[in-house]
Amino acid sequence: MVSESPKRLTIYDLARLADTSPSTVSAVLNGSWQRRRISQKLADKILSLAESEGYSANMQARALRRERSGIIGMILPLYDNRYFSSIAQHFEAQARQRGLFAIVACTNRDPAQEREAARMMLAYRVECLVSTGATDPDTISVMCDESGVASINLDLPGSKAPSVISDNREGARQLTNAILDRLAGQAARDDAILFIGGRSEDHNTRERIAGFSQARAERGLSTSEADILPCDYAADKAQVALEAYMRPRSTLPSAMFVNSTISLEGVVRWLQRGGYQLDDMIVGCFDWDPLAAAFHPHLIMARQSVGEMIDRVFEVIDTPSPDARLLIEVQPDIIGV
Amino acid sequence: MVSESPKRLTIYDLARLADTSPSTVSAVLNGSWQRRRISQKLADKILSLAESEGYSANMQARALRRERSGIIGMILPLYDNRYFSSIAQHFEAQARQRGLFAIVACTNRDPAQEREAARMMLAYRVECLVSTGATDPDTISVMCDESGVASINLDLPGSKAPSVISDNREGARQLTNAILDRLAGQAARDDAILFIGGRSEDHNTRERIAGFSQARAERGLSTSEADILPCDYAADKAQVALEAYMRPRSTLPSAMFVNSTISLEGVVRWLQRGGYQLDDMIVGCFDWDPLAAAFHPHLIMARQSVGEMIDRVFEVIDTPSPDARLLIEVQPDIIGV
DNA sequence: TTAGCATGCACAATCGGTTGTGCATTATAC
DNA sequence: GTATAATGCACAACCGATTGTGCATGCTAA
Repeated sequence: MVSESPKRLTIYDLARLADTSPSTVSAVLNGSWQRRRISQKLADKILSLAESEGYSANMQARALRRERSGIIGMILPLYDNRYFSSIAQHFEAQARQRGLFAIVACTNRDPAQEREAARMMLAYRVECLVSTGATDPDTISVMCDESGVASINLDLPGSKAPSVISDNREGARQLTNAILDRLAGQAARDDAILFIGGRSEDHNTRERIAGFSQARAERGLSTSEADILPCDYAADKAQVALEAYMRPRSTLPSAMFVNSTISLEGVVRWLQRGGYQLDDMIVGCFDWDPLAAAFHPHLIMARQSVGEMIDRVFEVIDTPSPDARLLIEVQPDIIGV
Repeated sequence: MVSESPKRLTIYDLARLADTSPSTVSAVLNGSWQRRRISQKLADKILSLAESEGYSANMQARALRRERSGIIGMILPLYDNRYFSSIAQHFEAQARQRGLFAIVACTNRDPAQEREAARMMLAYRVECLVSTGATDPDTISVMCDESGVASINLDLPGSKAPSVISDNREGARQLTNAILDRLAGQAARDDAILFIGGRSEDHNTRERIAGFSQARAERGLSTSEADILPCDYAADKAQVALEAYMRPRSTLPSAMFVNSTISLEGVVRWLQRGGYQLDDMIVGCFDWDPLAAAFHPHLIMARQSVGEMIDRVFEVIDTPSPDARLLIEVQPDIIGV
């Protein structure tokens, strides 16, 4: 890092150039000059000088004095996925719109990395921290509380800060219904559906399983434990789990509920190896990927409403609720029916 | 934003608690205490106090005084794509490893947003700025130069700062070769290949077209201008361009060179509408997407070596080159052959 | 016994803004 | 022509760290 800065311009430099005081320059540049009764003439002079000299305020100094960093933070399991990257993108856009600077850190679904990232963000004095899909959101909330910083959970709920999540149960119910509708339209061998992917420990997976079972129950179908495979979020895990599931069986399930695009990747790989095609089954996927949709128009997908979720997050930030357990659920859209 | 901070702990508080001076506390906490001959005993006392009280240094104050923010910035066209999101993820991991805090901003391939993001990052006194896939990298470089901040171009080259990019020409040549090899193995109708996607203005697309033509020329094949459709990066654009291309024709091209996964999405959508399958052609795609790979094992893809590119970026940061026009090209991998 | 050095720490200036306060000067009121 | 108010700006303290410098005290050596 070769920062042999040719000394950046400060308000002191501008004050000298404009033959005025630093405090006046500061007031003019941060917009408080009318309140401080600086003359229009002097303000113009300072502004044009700042412009021509390429002045840029030192945000660290400003943050220090104002005790407001202007930074808002987010921790994210990973970028490399359409859902999470879309979250990051919307978050950044909304933050910018509010004059906030967004900082996002990936924490790989690792509680230690989550804490470490939160610690760094708090050290940089973020004004608010959003923990997305955190494995341990409550610890983050406590850390934020101790620093007097607001925190919000996104995607996975916590009990110590407001949470904005998808309505996983209802989404899963609708996705399952869509699968069952299509099954009913075809002469299917049976109406068993294999549920695969996700973590049995996480709230979303549990809710989705509940919605899945509920949709079946509403049609008088029971759900067997053996048909539920929450084998974690990873393509390989899904591939291995499916392999094991299929070993004693000779025919493909009629349908599958795949609990994430990453699990879908494993499922598709397994199918390819066995010479099967995705079209040999009816497949619903909880999560959305545009390339998958293009490749496979019959694939039913629950697309989480990322834009709306981020909007809700900022609403909570703007008008903080006294209720730390506030839970906001956003409906996903069912695509491909 | 409700930052009614219950006053965070400072070195002054710790000094009072430890019955010592702020400068001593500072030295102990930032590791310079041995050099300043602080006794082990006092250091231990301060450290355990800081730990138990949950002290966290104010990075704005540190940055102000040290004139080093500890922040490194990156601008990115968008997150929502496997290539760019992977870049962000590797960048962040490498930055963290060096004790730097990474800040990434999306600029939507818009020069104005690129400048604005760069301005903000410079205001936050980033120590270095990486412009990824910037439409106007040289302006960013100039802005950084004026602030005495190092800048580096990634993915698309610039002329005023070192650049790390894929070897697009060679990658395209290899990808085209792989397509031609497969064409040779089949009784293809002809050996024309449709090149679709990308921007004719951008360096990468031009290089890829050059590599494409070169591979063909090496086999004695000429390339017709009509078979090159740089219709921009967007699924819809590719779909529309393909539609127009096919209108006067009755048969699919034997093969396609698709210049990004986003263009691939448009191509696949057009094929679906026409009742075609991707397997009806031989398809090579410059870029990689794991879901696409899973869905379509015969798809040939050039996967850019993101990890290696980021490594090169940090090498340039660590040992700055006197040559602002330094161009480092990294070989992509050809997948699916 | 005292000069000389090492040890252990505190002081105060500083980074670049922000903001409460105060003081001239001019304008208005009576 | 004087009292009062408005105008226009400068001063200085402060945010929380970092760091050059200096001063006691204790120890060693002559």
